[in-house]
Amino acid sequence: MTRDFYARGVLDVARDLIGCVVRFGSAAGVIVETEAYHDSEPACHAFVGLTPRTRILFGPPGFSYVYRSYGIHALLNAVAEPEGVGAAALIRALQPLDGLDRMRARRGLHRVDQLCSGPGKLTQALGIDLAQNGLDLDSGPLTIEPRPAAWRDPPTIASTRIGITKAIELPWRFSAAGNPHVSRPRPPGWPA
DNA sequence: CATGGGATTGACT
DNA sequence: GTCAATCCCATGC
Repeated sequence: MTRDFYARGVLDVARDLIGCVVRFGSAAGVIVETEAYHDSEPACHAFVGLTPRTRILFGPPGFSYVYRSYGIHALLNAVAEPEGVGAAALIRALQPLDGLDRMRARRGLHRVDQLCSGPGKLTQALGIDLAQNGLDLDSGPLTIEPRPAAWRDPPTIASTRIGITKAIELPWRFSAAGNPHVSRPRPPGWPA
């Protein structure tokens, strides 16, 4: 995806990332769940303003923001909105596409729907760590590619974000409707 | 320099 | 359902 894609509002970016492909090394997956974060609301790391940590968030769009969560997991974001605005889309779940065996080895699991069904799971499956913070997502080695033909205009559900304590009411979580790789808990009204 | 709080996960009752 | 693991970073003294 080129720079213009990410320079738009973070809600549009998060929604339109559904169906795009994350690729790192031999592993790749289709994005089936995202969340939007913006410096105007307190759940966003950039809410505190410009610090060493948030420098990437306020920088130019189209770069990766990877941080450690709960001391254990690396979480992957795509920086959005023009430079000077601190915003990013959190990649929360993938449908595995390439490199399944490598993912299984890294995750220590076999079932496909357990490989990338969470923000910490997918980074582990792809081998993404803090070393991948601040990379240009259009030039590699970590890339986000346009939707495959089968993923044109995927039905998408908006719901409230997961695992946060502030601004919990904002419906800024986006999920591919009915996709088995979306993380738990599932949004209200999830298709049977 | 010390402290407190997580954009989670997996194991266990 | 509960709970611990574990570390980076922002803040305050």
